[in-house]
Amino acid sequence: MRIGALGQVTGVDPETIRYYERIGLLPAPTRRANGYRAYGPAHLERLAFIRHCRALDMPLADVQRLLHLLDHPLDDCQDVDRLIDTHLAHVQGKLQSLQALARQLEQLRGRCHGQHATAECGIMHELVAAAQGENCVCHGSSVQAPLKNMWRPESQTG
Amino acid sequence: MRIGALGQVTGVDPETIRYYERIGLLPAPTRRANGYRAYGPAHLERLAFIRHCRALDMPLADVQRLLHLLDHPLDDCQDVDRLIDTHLAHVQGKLQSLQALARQLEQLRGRCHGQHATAECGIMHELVAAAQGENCVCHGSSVQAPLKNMWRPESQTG
DNA sequence: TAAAAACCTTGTAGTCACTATATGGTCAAG
DNA sequence: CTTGACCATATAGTGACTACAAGGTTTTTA
Repeated sequence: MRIGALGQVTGVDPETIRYYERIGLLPAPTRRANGYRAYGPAHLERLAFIRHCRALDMPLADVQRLLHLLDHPLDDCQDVDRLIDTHLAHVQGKLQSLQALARQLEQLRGRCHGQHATAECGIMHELVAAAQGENCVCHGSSVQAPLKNMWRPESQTG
Repeated sequence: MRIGALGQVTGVDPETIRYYERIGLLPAPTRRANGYRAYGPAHLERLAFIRHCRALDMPLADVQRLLHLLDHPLDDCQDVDRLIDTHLAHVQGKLQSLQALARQLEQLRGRCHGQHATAECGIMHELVAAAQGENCVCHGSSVQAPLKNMWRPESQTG
């Protein structure tokens, strides 16, 4: 099958398939007389595997490692477990921070109702407050340094 | 103050500050005789504002728009509201899909306990199942196309 | 006073996983 | 014979940095 068909079957853009080949994730297939790539079932299987891992948001480096383990099925599967554990921890961490972020944005959004000039907008005031080093609805205090007299010519930092 | 001090106060890497200047997010400061950048309070304020928006995971393009609104405080703040709303919706969408992803990975992880060869690993079997077009613990069926006879020489696609 | 460390400058390339564009060859249908 | 869909390559762009190279300056230390 040609690259377009493979792309349709797997749901992977042909450009992306070529990209996978370029970075060594998918083995280069044989070519026809006209130079077109000719894929077989092995390629389809491998690409579907890659696509599934990507759907699970695994980085391509991890996918590469899993493919290697697939090619060497006698190795200990602890490597697989560790990889999935690490990835899961990563995803969970991201989830936590995203939840906190959503809460912050919701609070921020609640600062403004109706229409008025930007100068009176609660959201803007809130965002600017952070630049002043005050406590904001979002973060405790993002700028802790004393903003006293760091404007002197040079080098007397205290 | 010099770029290092500004970076320390705001918690932004000097390389990043120069990057912000390059892309027009932070105005270019005056230079000293030796060519060093000399920042004033206005720069600090602006950079802290940027940093705060970035902490809220806003894209720099959005930050740019907010900065423009800051510079034109008489504009209607509806633009601010819309921007925050859009961003919040984006974050909430990402949150949803990340939650689904975490669930999927947890299920996948549960497929393997103890150590054995990769060939017997439940995780690997699960991942490979997707490549076979079967229903997996993660997705309904990621490959729906009939995998019958698409291996014929060429172009008779049915 | 000299050397070393820390800082600054510019420019360029690398990251990740694509995505888009340019330019041209191949093939089937009308 | 032309239109359109498909394929090929190479290159550059995305976002938001990060790292490096190769040099100049300032501060600290011995």
